[in-house]
Amino acid sequence: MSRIEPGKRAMTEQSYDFTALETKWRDFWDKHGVNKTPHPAPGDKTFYVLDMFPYPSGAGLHVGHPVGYLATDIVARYKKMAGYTVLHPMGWDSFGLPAERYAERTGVHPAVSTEKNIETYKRQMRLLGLGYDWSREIATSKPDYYKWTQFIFTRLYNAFYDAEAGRARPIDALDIPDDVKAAGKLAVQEYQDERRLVYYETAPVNWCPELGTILANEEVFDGKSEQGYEVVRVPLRQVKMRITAYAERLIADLDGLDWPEGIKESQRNWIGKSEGVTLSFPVAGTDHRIETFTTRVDTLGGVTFLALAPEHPLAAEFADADHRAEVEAYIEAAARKSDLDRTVDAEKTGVFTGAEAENPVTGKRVKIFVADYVLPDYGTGAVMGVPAHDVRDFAFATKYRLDIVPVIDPGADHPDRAAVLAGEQCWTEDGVMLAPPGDSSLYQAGVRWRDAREAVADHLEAKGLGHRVTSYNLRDWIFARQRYWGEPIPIVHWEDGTRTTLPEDQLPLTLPHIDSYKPTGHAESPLARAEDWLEVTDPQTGMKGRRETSTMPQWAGSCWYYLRFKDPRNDNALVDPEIENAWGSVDLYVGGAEHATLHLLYARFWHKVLFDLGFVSTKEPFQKLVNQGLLTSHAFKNERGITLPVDEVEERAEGEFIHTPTGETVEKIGAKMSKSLHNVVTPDDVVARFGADAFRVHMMFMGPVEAMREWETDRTASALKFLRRVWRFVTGVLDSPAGEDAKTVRLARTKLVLAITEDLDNLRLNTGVAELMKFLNAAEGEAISKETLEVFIRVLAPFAPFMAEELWERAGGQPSVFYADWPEADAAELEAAIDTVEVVIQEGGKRRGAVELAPDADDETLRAAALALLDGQGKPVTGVPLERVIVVRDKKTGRVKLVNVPKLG
RNA sequence: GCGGGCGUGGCGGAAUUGGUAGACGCACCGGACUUAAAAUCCGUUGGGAGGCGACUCCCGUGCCGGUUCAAGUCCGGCCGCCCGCACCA
Repeated sequence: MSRIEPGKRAMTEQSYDFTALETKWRDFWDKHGVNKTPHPAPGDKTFYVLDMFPYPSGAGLHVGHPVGYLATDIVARYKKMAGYTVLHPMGWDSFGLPAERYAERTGVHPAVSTEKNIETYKRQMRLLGLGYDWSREIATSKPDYYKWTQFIFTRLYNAFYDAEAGRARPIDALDIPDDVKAAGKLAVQEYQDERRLVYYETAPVNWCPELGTILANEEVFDGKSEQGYEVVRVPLRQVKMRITAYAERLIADLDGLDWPEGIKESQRNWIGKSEGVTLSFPVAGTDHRIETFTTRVDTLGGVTFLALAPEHPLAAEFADADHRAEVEAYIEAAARKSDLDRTVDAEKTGVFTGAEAENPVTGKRVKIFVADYVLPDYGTGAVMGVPAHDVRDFAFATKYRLDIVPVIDPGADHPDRAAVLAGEQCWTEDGVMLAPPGDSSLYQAGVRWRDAREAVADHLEAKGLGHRVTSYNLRDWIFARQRYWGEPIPIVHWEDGTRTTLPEDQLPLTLPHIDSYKPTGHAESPLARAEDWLEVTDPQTGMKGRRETSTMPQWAGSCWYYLRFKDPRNDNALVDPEIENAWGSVDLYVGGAEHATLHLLYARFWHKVLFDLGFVSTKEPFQKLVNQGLLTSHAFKNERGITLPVDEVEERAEGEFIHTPTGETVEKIGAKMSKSLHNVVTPDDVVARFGADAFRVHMMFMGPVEAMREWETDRTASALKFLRRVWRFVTGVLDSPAGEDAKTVRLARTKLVLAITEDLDNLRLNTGVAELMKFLNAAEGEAISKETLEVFIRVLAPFAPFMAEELWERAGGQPSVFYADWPEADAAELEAAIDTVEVVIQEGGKRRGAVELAPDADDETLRAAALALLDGQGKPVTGVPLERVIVVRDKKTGRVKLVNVPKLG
């Protein structure tokens, strides 16, 4: 007999000590490899559920991160019990700027700080009971992983898009015209480079000389860096990926995906497909022609000027002596502007070049301008100005007093008609054509503009003056970064001007050690300092070469990581084709919506290339996508709208908050968790107070996974309260189980299993928790069989895995509970057990009462019962046509639900 | 400007293809147990009116209208909020 020491609380069989219990089962799972997933065997039902893997930051996880991780964990555990072979891995998107900045300041190698951060993340994930198969862990910054990132890069580099076949093919399959061959190997290289999926191009970037680095558009404000240093747009030679070749397929294949409509729409928008016509305007007095792109070729008659982007190759070409200096100054000034300064709100500006172009249809001469509202990389970088029917052209024409010539009539009864026809107002809506200027055979006055558009396009194509094209907003992907902590780009530039990728057997090309992570001060990454690494000599020919110093962008590793998880230790292939095929696409992918047009687009692009090159068996990587909602914390706001940290505010009275330093009354608001607001909550804190199971249950019960919500740690107490009830309930029944269930319990159990299974299949985890609570409400204090108890423990298990394991073991089950089968329930059995149901009687849709009847009562009985009830309430029921009395039965079960009588009297 | 989403009690949120609005929980209030507190348990709670009473009636899902035997759900028009993308010719 054990003796309880004075002052110590008795640790009875009945107490729920979550800390000890959760420690026990964490160790058990690790020791017995419970979460390990084998390669699928033939005939296995497979399920691949994936989280967007995190960048392991120094701060560790806060409570917002696991929203998605918990949802996928619950689904993975459920699917496993339901008989699927489940892949549910985790890894690290571990290349990135924060680790490099940290290294700049401290000299600590990014690999070292990253490794430490990963340990923290793993410890926290283990704490929460996330059942990842850690034997499949990968990190994008490790050579055995980025070897294959580099491998894929070289395959993309050595491929071209065969527009006729509609797919990528190896560059060797590209036919080289004889004249190109004859011109030598550099000519051949140039010919291939124009078609490769990876290519070099000189493109304008935001270059900050003071910081010695390129900045993203988002990092440039009013032409200055965040620190106030000047930023210029300079053309730099960049590695790019030809994602635009896949624009059409990236749009088309969205249709088959089970993704949130908003994300699909974002991608469609980003790719920005539009159908139009390119046509060329001859420049008067020269041999040049200016190509323009328009979606509204019907307005060709209204062209009163042409405008070229400052970056247009011909922008400075036509300026005559009087205008040259002004044009060059304008182009120079435009180059200094950031994209931000050239946005919508900015005033339209431009300069006249002194040259004129001729309208190919009307023969009319129009002035040629250079204007920075014209984007260099959309369409042809030149627009035909139609001020009467385009708001931007209208603003420009008004400013420079150019003609405004309407060609579309708003319609006889439109109030703005006179102003539009007088050229005083811009008209962009529907209308019919005015008589065509010049060639009157083009179209008739009065035809709809859409018809005129086709007629003019036909005419231009027939005359060879233009052709229909599809244009996209999507730009090719600038793939080079001047940073250290990324995958080295495995390209060597040889002294004879040729360029090759590293042979695949020499991969990985690992990062060299360098002495300083600081920027180089010119447009090269710190890798340029590693001279031993940089300079190479071909052992066969003795030719010298220099490695590419740029590294890949952070998105590279995440473009294919979901494939590597299938076969993470394979040294001979990025993934074994059979294993790749056995798992197929990711069945459920959960992560934040911020990746809509970044990671999710890039990964789809790489996947399609890999599909074309025969590495994967599916067209798309992620079949179903769910965006988890943002979890916010709170902060306070004073009357001037300033956000204040939580630890500077006290609650004086109920709902009354005082800012301690100033004494002012402040308002409680929802706010993102951030260091500066001191409102970051870590899962460690919550688990220590309430346990991991309570954290899981509470987080899932808060609301739908997709919804945004506000975190309040104290509220976790209600989940703990529920779990304590579960504990008392189950241990109580185990002490004295009934031989048979009470009838209500038997029904409640069947309902529970049916409902929770459906909820899990549809990722409705909040109502799933509610089902567990409902069952408990129904079953407490009733006679419960051991069998029913075991059913309950099993459906509890995905949500509260630690407690479920413990209870399962105490109930005599063989651990782990996750080896047990998911319980089944028979809906028909449930129906058969129901003797009577409450039938609601309505009059005109309003509830008037209810009667107890057999679930399969016939219409006649039901109608009579309804009328009898209403008659009893003194309603005039005589003469009600029976066919207008509606009987409603449950569509699934056939059980009668309600009877509606039309409004009486 | 364009696109996507959302408006339900004091709060988080439930409500199959239209069929009992407010499941489940939080908070509040009342009660039980306790010397007391904590914990636990029981009960009440959308608003209003009536009845001693188990109850009855009216109103109610952002606003206005429509379709229907029946509307939170469908249709049309507004209002408000959130999130993307934005000189894309």
